[in-house]
Amino acid sequence: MNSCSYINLTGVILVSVEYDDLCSIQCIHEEKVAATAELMPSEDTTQALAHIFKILSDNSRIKILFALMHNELCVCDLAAVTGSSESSVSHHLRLLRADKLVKYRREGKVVYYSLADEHVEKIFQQGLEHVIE
Amino acid sequence: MNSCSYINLTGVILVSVEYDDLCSIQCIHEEKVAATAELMPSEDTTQALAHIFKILSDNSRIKILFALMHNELCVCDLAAVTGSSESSVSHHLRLLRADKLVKYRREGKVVYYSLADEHVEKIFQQGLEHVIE
DNA sequence: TTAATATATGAACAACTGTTCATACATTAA
DNA sequence: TTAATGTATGAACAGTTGTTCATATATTAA
Repeated sequence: MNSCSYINLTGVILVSVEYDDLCSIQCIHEEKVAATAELMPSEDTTQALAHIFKILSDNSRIKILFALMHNELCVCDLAAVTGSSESSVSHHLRLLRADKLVKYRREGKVVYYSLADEHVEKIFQQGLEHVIE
Repeated sequence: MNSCSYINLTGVILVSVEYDDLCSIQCIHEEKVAATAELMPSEDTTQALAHIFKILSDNSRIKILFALMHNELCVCDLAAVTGSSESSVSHHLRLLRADKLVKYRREGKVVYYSLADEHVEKIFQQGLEHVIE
């Protein structure tokens, strides 16, 4: 029994598999795999990236963010523009707030939302470039 | 009974709600909502964007794409680098292929995958800038 | 042909997600 | 205070998704 593991720059073990036959069964290109493993970002980084894309992966949230590119809008306005219920919009805004994609200010009973920064617009731009092909 | 709808540039009805009281109950800022609705992208566009971000919203697929930034790798290599099963990697690659995020070439029994273009790297760059804050 | 191996794929299942509904909270006006 | 209204949130439910396992396909070697 031999074991074969690849460790990246952060010390996180990316792969740890035991082979019966000197690490050489199967089609693995050992040198390329080892070199690639060294260049991989940490697990935390890939998870953070996956998380932010998950937040952006819903049609209702995409619409909310597009709407906020031009105007500061309240929950009621966002529901009207996006064609969702106010409850649904509010739930989505909670996620967007948690990831600091939007900011808000309260004025009496009304809460106005706006984009936190220009990151969303840049990410959308890149996403659209791929979609358009 | 009055009805109040907003139509955007593509002709898609974004909102179509009936009010009992001349469109003026609730907190909606009519002018801002109408102006915003005009500037909204089409439903097809928002759905396409949501779809591409959904593809990028999984940690295993993020790892696969990062691995392919440096080297052309086969399914077996990708399984080793990402710490997933070959079956799981193959399922993910199918999705990535369907959206033209990766391309591949067969050499005998081995199929080598690589990034289709530089879009993924640019999107990741923007995503990371938000994550880093 | 048969055997071996790399990859692909369908089914099944657990885990997750978005919406709705009901309800709670917050603010203002009466 | 009470009523009205804008927003937030918990529970529930249907729909979706990622993984595993079994199996199929494709290519090469014998």
